[in-house]
Amino acid sequence: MYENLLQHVSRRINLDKEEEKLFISLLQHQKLRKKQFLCKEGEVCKYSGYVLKGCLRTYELDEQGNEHVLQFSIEDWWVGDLYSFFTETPSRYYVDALEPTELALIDLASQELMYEKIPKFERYFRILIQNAFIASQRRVISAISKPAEERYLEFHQRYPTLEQRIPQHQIASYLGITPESLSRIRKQLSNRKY
Amino acid sequence: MYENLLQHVSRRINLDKEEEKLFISLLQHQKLRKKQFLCKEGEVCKYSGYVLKGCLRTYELDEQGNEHVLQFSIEDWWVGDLYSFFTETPSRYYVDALEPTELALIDLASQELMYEKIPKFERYFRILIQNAFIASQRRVISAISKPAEERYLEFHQRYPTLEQRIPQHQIASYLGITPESLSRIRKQLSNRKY
DNA sequence: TGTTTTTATTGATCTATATCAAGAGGTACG
DNA sequence: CGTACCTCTTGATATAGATCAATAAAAACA
Repeated sequence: MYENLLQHVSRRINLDKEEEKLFISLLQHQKLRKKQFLCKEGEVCKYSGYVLKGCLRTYELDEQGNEHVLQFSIEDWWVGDLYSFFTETPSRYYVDALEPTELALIDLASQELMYEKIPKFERYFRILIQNAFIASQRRVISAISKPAEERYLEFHQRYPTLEQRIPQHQIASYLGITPESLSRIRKQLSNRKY
Repeated sequence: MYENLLQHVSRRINLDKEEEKLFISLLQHQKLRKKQFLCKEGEVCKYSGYVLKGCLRTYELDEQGNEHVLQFSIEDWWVGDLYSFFTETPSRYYVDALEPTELALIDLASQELMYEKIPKFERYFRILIQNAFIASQRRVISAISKPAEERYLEFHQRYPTLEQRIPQHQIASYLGITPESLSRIRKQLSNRKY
C-alpha cells in the first residue's frame, strides 16, 4: 500500500526495516471523493498528506470570492498547508480533491516523533522543502516578470501530464490569468503552429 | 564576530561548545563593497552566506536586459542560490551588495560535513527553508492575484525597515512593476491619507 | 435519456499598468 | 567644485489582459 512512499523516502535517506515500520505505523489512510476537502480556511491543517492516487489543489479565496490556485498535487507529492500544520494556527488556504484521491496522512505529533526517533527524517523533509522552495522562487520570477503566454508555455512544458488532467480554468487560476485569456492564448498558439 | 549567527542557530537547535567551534571553523568571512557580486549568472554559487552586516539583492536578468529582483537579504538572513549551491550547476541569478556588506560564508563541502557531524543541523536549515518556502508561496499568491497597490502595501507593512534602506526602483522590481508605477501608487496613497 | 452543471469559446469593451519622453533634485566622485 | 549618474517624478499614449455577456459543447447526474 505504501510502496511508493517508502521508495520516495528511500531515494533520499536510508531507513532500516524497523524505521520503516515505525513510519508506516504513524500513517493514516484517507480517501477523498472529488470536491471533498483535506482542509479549509480558518481551520488548523491537522495533517500533511502524501498523495497515493489522485490530484488535489491548494487555493486561496479572496474577498471577492475568487479562487487563486497555489498548487496542484498529484501522485508522490506531499500536500498541506505547512504553516498551519507546524504552527497549529488556522489556515488561509483550502485544499480539495480534483479527482477521487487517496492519501497517506501524518499528524504533527507523529511527524515530531519521527524527527525525534529518526533524525535523518529531518533530512528527508529538508530536501523536499528545499526543492519546493526553489520551484516556488522560479514561479515568483515568472509571475512578476513574464507575460501570460510565456507563463503558460512554461507550465505546459514543465507539467505536461498535469495539463491533461486538470480543467483549463484551474490552470488559468494557477497562472494568474482569467479562463478567457488562457483560452485566447491557446488559440493564438495553435494558429501560430501551422 | 559570529555572535548573531550563533544566536540565530541556538534559537532553533542546541549546540554545545565543541559543535559551535566546528561550525565557526568552517566559516569564511567576506566583505563586499556596494555593487560587488557574491555570485553571477552562469557561475556555480559556491557559498551560502549569512549576512552579518549590510544588504544584498538576488535578481534575474531577462533577455531584454531587465533586472527582476527575487529577494533582498539583510542582517541575519541567509543568501545565495540554493539550487546552484546544492547541485553545483550554473546559477540563473545574480547576487550583489546594495550596501557595504559583511558575510559569513560556508561552502558545500563544509555544509555537508556539518550535516554529517551534527545531524541536527539538518533541522536548523529545514526550519529556515520551510519558513522561506511559506513566505515565497504567499508572494506567489500576491503576485498572481493582487493589484500593484495592494502588493506594495503588503511589502510596506511586512518590511518597513527594508523600504527605508532600498531605492524605490529596486522595490518596484521586487513587486513586479515599473518604477514609474510605484511612484504613482505612492503618490496616490499619500494623497488619500489627508 | 433528458436535465443540470461544468467547461470552453468568442466578441465587445474597459482598465491597470507599461512604455516613452522629459526634467529635476541628490549624491558620488574625478 | 563641477560634472556625471543615479533616483524619482510627471505627463502622454499604448497595450496586455480583465470584465461582461452570450453561446455551445461536454460531462455529470438523476
